[in-house]
Amino acid sequence: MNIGEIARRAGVSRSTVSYTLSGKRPVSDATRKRIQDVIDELGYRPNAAARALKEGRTRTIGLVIPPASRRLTHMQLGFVASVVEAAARADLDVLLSPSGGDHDRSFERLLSGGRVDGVILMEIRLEDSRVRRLQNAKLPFVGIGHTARAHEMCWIDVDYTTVINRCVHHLADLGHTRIALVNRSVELMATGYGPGHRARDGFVAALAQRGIQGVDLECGDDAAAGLECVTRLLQDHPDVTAVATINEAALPGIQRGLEEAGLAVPRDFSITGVVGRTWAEEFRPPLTAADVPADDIGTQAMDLLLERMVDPATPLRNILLAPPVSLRGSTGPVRSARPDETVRRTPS
Amino acid sequence: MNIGEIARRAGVSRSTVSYTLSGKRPVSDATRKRIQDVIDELGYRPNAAARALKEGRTRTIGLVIPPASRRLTHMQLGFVASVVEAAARADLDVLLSPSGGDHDRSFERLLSGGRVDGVILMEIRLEDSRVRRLQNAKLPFVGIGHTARAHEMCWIDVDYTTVINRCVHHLADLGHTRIALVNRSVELMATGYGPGHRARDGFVAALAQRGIQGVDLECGDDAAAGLECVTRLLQDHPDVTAVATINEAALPGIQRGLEEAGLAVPRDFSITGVVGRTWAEEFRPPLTAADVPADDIGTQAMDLLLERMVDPATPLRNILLAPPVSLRGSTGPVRSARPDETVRRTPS
DNA sequence: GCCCGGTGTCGAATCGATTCCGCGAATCGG
DNA sequence: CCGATTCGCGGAATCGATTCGACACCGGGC
Repeated sequence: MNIGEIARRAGVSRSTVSYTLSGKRPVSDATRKRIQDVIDELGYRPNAAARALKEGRTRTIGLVIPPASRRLTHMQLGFVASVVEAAARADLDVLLSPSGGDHDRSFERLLSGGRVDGVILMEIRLEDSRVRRLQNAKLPFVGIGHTARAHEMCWIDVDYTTVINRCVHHLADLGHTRIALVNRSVELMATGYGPGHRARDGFVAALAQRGIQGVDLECGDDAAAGLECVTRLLQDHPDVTAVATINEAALPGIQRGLEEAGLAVPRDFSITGVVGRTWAEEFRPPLTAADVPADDIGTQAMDLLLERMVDPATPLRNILLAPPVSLRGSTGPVRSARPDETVRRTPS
Repeated sequence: MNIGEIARRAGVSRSTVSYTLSGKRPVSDATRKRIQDVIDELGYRPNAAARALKEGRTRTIGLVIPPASRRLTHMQLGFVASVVEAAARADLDVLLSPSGGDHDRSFERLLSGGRVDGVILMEIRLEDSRVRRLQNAKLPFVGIGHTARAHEMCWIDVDYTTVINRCVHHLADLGHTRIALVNRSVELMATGYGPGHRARDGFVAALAQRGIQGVDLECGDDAAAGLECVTRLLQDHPDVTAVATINEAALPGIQRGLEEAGLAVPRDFSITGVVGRTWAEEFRPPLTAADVPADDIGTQAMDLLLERMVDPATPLRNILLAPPVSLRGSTGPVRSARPDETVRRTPS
């Protein structure tokens, strides 16, 4: 069933059918109605490929997500969900591409052959060759995250430096003088994962500003790793009384590790960090944290992309969000001595 | 840059370029090399829309996921990830469509206009009009989940009836005689969500088989709801000593609720159910549960779909998985009396 | 009565790739 | 040495929709 079939049944030419659909030329009411009736009756929809071929655009965007092997964090899931929703509102389809490296087949397919009109890129590294590939392909794209050269692309990102800095200051205000940063996984850090490195920068800066000491830890993105990480921390650095983290996935493990060590939050130990908004509330006790508005970010990324798709010459905008630390129940004043501190110190 | 450009630069006709690419006709080594060099130099890729138009297929599949508003469970996330990965292996793109109801714009766009060659449908209800729509559209499709009429479509699903049945038997074997089922949300149940209803059937059947009593609860899909649900349960039914659940997302809340009530797992209370494989291990104590191999399911769904895409006349296969209950640490023998049982009974 | 502008419709070119048909040249057997 | 076969390649039609130029028709103004 194609436009010719509709035209034949309505007794008009194909162009007239096309014009009734697009409204780009006037069509008399009588003809329009006749055509519309046939269309409704047969449930005709113009073929997407033919339209894309002629118009030179596909009404589809690409969403590049972390590879399937790596489990998405809640925050990333929030990005995906809101991007998809925002795209649907703009009547755009979303093509998914799980891509880690650069010479990824899936990523190449996305760029080549004009499959998409624009791309949203997630999990960007400080040096990310995909950015160059997208620039060369002359495809409008927007990053959720950004590379080391901020102005080379259009993006929206969380200001991890500032936010972790604030977390540390908050902890320091409460009297904590030994603070750990639970960062993302070794692998992610090794590939130059932006948020991880920026969080570390903010952490180091805040420590210096307050003249206190800290421990900088890398931790896998799951509960088991969090448990192992915090257990090691308590053993190696028994004087640490608080952690800040950007590793959502490790949080349940961190909590469990503290529990197993007999430490109550926030009485004996404080936790804070940066997590997706809904997550902070689910925590017990509710997490004092910088709440990342994942839904907003996805929606805004889509808005930025739409802007560039309409006019690729739009100046490259950058949006940096530094959500304030929302005070909840997971941080408290430091205790001068932990209940069983002497016991713990013995083995070390 | 199109195939004509390549042909001109290589000094051959467009058809010869096409044949070198597809290999459907012999091309002399000299010509092939000349053409290949030009292609490599310019980085040419055939236009997807033009190819789709001519070939009549798009090399793209649609993946219908729950609407963005509803957060995906870990299991569903596993499905999505593995489907995307499997599709990438088969050199297929994945178009995402968040669709709850039937007259969803996003879903309609997927079906109409030949945008996809096949569809994988998630979160299927017992009566699901999307199935009819797909059948009418003559699109190959596979469900992860199935409707009330098992043979009307091709699907792969977890046998929730059997699995929850086994869970209850396992608990009964341990001496539990008052067991609760923590099901999915009221809304989901109201719309006829398959797994929820089938789990309930298995639960009711097992209770009858063992001559014991149970409580059937609906619970929202998040930790807060789980907490609220288990708190209510302990209050209203203080004699319940174990729960079985299909509600992954509520598990952290359930656990927290038990903790707050001073009940240790598995000493005072047993938990079991059906969850994604990786989840069971992350639990503390590790969850005795029927482990759903989410990755396998996604991959197998993709295999089923590929089968139907190659030959739509393939008989409709159904795959029902009933993973055995893996014994871990969250279930144990019932205690004749809970430590503080008399205390708890007083207020009721 | 003729011309002119506007309205509504149609025919045909176009987008980029695939593929059938057929032509010329090289190859082989008799 | 000639005719038949094979091989390599080019020409042209095709997929389904959009859109430009053109044309017929109609009413109004001169």
